[in-house]
Amino acid sequence: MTIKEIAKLANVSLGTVDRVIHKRGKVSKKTEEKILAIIEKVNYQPNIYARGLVLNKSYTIVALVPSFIEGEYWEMPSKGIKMAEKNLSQFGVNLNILYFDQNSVPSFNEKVDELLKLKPDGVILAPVINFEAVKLTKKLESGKIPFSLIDSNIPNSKALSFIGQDAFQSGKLAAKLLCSEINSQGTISIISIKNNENHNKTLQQRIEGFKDYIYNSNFIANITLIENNIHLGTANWEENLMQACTPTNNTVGIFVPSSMIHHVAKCIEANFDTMSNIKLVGNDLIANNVKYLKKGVINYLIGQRPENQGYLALESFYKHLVLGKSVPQKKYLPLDIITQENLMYYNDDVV
Amino acid sequence: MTIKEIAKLANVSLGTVDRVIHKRGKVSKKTEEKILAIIEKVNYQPNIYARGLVLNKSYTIVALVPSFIEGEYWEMPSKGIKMAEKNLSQFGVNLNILYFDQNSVPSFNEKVDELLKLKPDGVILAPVINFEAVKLTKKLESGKIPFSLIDSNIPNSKALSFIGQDAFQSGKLAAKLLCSEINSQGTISIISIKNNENHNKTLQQRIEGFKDYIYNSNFIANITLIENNIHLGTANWEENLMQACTPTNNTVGIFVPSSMIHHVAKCIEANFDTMSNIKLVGNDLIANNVKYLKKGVINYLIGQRPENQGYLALESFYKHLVLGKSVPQKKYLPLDIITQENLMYYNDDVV
DNA sequence: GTTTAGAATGTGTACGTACACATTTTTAAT
DNA sequence: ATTAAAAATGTGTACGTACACATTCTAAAC
Repeated sequence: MTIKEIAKLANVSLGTVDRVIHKRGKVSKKTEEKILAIIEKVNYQPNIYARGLVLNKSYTIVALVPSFIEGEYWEMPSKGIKMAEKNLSQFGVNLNILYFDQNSVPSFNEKVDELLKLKPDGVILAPVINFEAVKLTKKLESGKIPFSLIDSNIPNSKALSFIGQDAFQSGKLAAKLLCSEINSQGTISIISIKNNENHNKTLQQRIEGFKDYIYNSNFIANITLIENNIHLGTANWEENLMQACTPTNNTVGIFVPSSMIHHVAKCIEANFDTMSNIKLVGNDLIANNVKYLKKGVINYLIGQRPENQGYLALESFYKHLVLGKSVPQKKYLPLDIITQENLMYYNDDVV
Repeated sequence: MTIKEIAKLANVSLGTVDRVIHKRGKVSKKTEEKILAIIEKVNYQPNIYARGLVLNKSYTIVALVPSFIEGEYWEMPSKGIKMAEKNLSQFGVNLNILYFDQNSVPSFNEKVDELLKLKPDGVILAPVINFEAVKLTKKLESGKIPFSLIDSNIPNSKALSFIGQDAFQSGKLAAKLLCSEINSQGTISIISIKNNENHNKTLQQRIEGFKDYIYNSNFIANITLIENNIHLGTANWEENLMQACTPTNNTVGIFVPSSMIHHVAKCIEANFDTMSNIKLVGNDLIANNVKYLKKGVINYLIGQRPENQGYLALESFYKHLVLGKSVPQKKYLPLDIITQENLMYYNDDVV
């Protein structure tokens, strides 16, 4: 059923039907009612191909995410965003990715300027440098540019959507898995390894969740918790890490709330004769972590589908701008538990 | 980038480019190569709106899957297929779902007749009744009707795609989780619970994977394996099940390779004072299983994303028929490990 | 050097919609 | 009744592709 046929049925021209459909006015009440009745009756559905062809709008989406070197965590959200672009570019969604240095506020602001110059129809933002990110969201809001957040949220922001994970729950899950492996007794070391100076809410929440699980367990009396902080790149960080890994008393498990557990695994592997019974639980399926998971040095990794996060972020703009559909304001992706046994089917899992 | 622009770049007409793109021949080798090079270079993507408009085809896809009552496993693939239709109907993908009774070959064949009468452009098939399913695939092949398989595969069939899980690996994973929970010692009971008489390859493969893991472990000496079969609906099946659950010797763990572990959980719960330390690992996030996972009676469930399977099956036809893209011949979905701690984020996870 | 078949290439139209622009009809003021 | 303004309605073109049909070129046969 086409506009043409409706026009014929109503004894009017295409243009009149068109005006009614788009509520452009300039139609007498009588004809409007007649046409609406026919549209209703024949259940007219516009042909989305024809509509898409003639509208042929294209949208510029700019993604602002941390730069990375191969194999680092932030490669994965980028990968997902790019994959989404591959599928959605045919619908007029055009992507620009801008990378900033997590450790440099000037770098971030430089990219913000670039971003604004591009006059985007939508922005995907990883608010890693929280304070500056908030400033950007204010600017976007006042410029009526919609934005989606990935990885971590900015509460009370007017984001089109937030796509990430429940970090607190992720920590609880890590604790559960580690406790199961160590038979719920002994000393557990939480080692926070970071490569930048930003306040990292995600790490903090994972640690809180981890502690929460243990403090509310019925075997809390059998567990001792130790916490360590390592800053990659600082003087002696490797020695400090080695120290943190070395079994004190009765260390049986280590939890690293960032994607950096491979550094711990490397330590353990180097001293495998004395440390082989220490269980490791960490986050994120980056290549280095996967390597040690396969070797059995790391026991569990928790995945948060970062590629999927990126994919969904761009897709949210497609749904919003192209299809005119509503998108969920908040989306927590599943916390995947990865072991040697199910690792192989999590690798090409973007969509 | 349009055909017109490519034609201009190559100094030829639209028609010539068109012939190259559609491999209609009647183009000299030299120009063909030139055009292909340009297409490659500019990464030409056809405008799907224009294409859709001119082709204006609609496709009938028929899905043939087992019937179910609410909360049963087969509800989930159906849900996924329907969700995909919602998204894809606007592109001309029309869906017909036919439900057959898993326990009735005549019911299946009746639906096959119905299916063929619909003259589908594609078929989604759950080959639960293996022998009959194979016959159908032969018919479809000779009628040049493409088909996709979900849930379990028919090796050597000419399916457009198979979407399912690696059942053997799923069994291995189950064994790993159960052994971790029971500290790698004691008696494990494998209880096969079925509601039909079909030879179920998936169950068999899961059991084989389960055994494989244990037989190749270094703690095999500490484990005893017992196997039981329960047919729902037969006389005394409940008594038999109770018997199978009752701890003999030193039963510390139970594995159910089907989605029916909630029946076991019900038994355990009813005798929780004496059986609370028996660990349970099963498959599939159906409502009844989830209930006992939340209560802590079931320790781990392994998910295989059945909604996703259904979604991808219909999407594979969209990609094949509408977009003309190639689709992966085989797709194993991840084996999700579900516990109390990460359950909440696996529920709305269709796409 | 013509002729001619066949290969190679070019041209024109349709698909259904959106929107600018052109034309006709109605209404109100004189 | 005439005219101008406003309201209502009609017309034409573009979007990018697929495919039928028309035209031009090439090489072989005489």
